[in-house]
Formats: sequence, C-alpha cells, structure tokens
Amino acid sequence: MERFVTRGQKRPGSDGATDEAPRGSEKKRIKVEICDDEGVKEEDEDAAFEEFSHPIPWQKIEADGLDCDYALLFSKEEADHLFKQLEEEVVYMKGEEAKVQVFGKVYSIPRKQATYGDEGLTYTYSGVKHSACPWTPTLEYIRDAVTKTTGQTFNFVLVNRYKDGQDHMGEHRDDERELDPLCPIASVSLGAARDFIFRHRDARGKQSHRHIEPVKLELAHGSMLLMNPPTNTFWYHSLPARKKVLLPRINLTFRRILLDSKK
DNA sequence: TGGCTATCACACCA
DNA sequence: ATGGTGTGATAGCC
Repeated sequence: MERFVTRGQKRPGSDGATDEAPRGSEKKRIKVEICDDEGVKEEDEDAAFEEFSHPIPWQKIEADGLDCDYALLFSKEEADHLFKQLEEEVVYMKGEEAKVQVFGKVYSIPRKQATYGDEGLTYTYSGVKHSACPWTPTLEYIRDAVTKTTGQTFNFVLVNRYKDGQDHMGEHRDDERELDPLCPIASVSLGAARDFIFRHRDARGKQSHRHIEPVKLELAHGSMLLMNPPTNTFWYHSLPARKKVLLPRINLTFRRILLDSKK
C-alpha cells in the first residue's frame, strides 16, 4: 500500500503568532511519503523537542528506528548566493581519487566529491582514504549556521555535486566506524531539488523478513535534513537518478569524525 | 569475515 | 510501444 501524506500543516488551534516558536510548533509543508503495512500513523510531532537557539519550523520524520528533522535553513536568495559561492570555492576530486571499485571493476563515481574539515582529518570511502581540505569561508559559514540551529558541532563535511538528474548515489549507510555514533549527520541541500529515499536494512533483498516500506522525501533548495541516531544504523539512503532534473545540486553532509586513535 | 559499491538486465507502469 | 523508474544479481577487495 502506498499513500502520499502531507504532514506538518499548521496545527488547528495554534495561534501561530509567536516569533519564538519552539522547535516543532509550526510546520512548513513538505511532501513526505510514509508507507506502512497498516497505513500511516500520525504522531504528535510536538512530543519531540530540543532547545535550539534559532526558531525554525521543523518537520519531524519518524519510522521504526528512523529519526530525522527537516527544515528550510536558508531563504531562496541566500541559498542562491551560497550555491554560487560553492561553485567557485569547492575543488572536487578527479582522476583516480574519483574512482571506486565495485565487484572487482573500477568505475568513476556518478557525481563529484570533495572533503573538507579540521586539519588532519581523514575519511574512508569505499576503501579509499581521503584527507580533508581546510575549510573554505562559505563552508564555515554554512557549518556555523547548522551549528546555531542544531546545537551540534561538526569537524568534517563531505561535498557531493550532482550535475543533473543522471548523477546519483546508490543505497548506502555512512561508515559507522569512523563516525561519532551519537552525533547526527546534517545534510544541507543547495540547487536542484532531488528525491531522497530511506530503506530499512531488514526490508532489502529478495526475501526480507520484514515488510517496512521506504520513506521518501524531496530535499529542497536551502533545506537541511538532520539524521539522528540510530537512523544510520537501521536505514540505508539513496539519491536515485531522475532524468527530468536538468540542473545541478550540491549536497553538504556535516559529520563528526572520530579522531583516528581507534578503529 | 562479511558487507560494501555501481552498473546492468529486466519487470512494471502509465 | 516507449521511456522512466525500481529491484536484484553480480563476486573481489579490505
């Protein structure tokens, strides 16, 4: 069974007049598709709250073992500006660095990637160790904006650039060995809106024991998706190809990498 | 040791 | 019929 659900409309009865809306008290509409054998259950989104310093309308996205928060972090004008700045500043991997080995065969990854972060940090992707470049001004600005709204600090960002709808990323989880398991991953989107799909690890494959429908959402220009633990443990995510998308998208995933003393 | 990663083939749908 | 999309098979490396 599949249903499209629009969640997060303004609560009936909320006066909606307060400037200092606590997190979750006022919602923007985004299209979230939550599918479930028994249909959709509406949760009280106000039940979840944390003290954030900036009042932003948050959208809670929850399923079994999945816990995300979605918000528009930047206005269109600011997001346009940031996108342009990143197009000038970010230097992407090329050549051998942009290749990946899958089932013995070597491919160029279907997107461009770059890693930035605190000095000396490294990140392993598909068995290849990348060292982080020093932060650029725009990446620092966005990082700080994320920190202000989430209260979380980050020492690393993975930049993915999808030149159009043909560029994509296959289903995966982020490497848990290197990541601080208690720190959420903050995913900032700039440019073309793209579909984003979560699938539960027990609902993959031909004969999976559980029937858990995927959670699908669209990541808008200037948005931020916070993936809270334990989401990354149970849910794979992907950015599927979309032939109709003709414009580029830049995605920034801010993380906290453990200083590699232990692996 | 097992889980990862992209592509291809093919089924399904409108 | 056609094109876009979703799912499974693939089988080597660390």
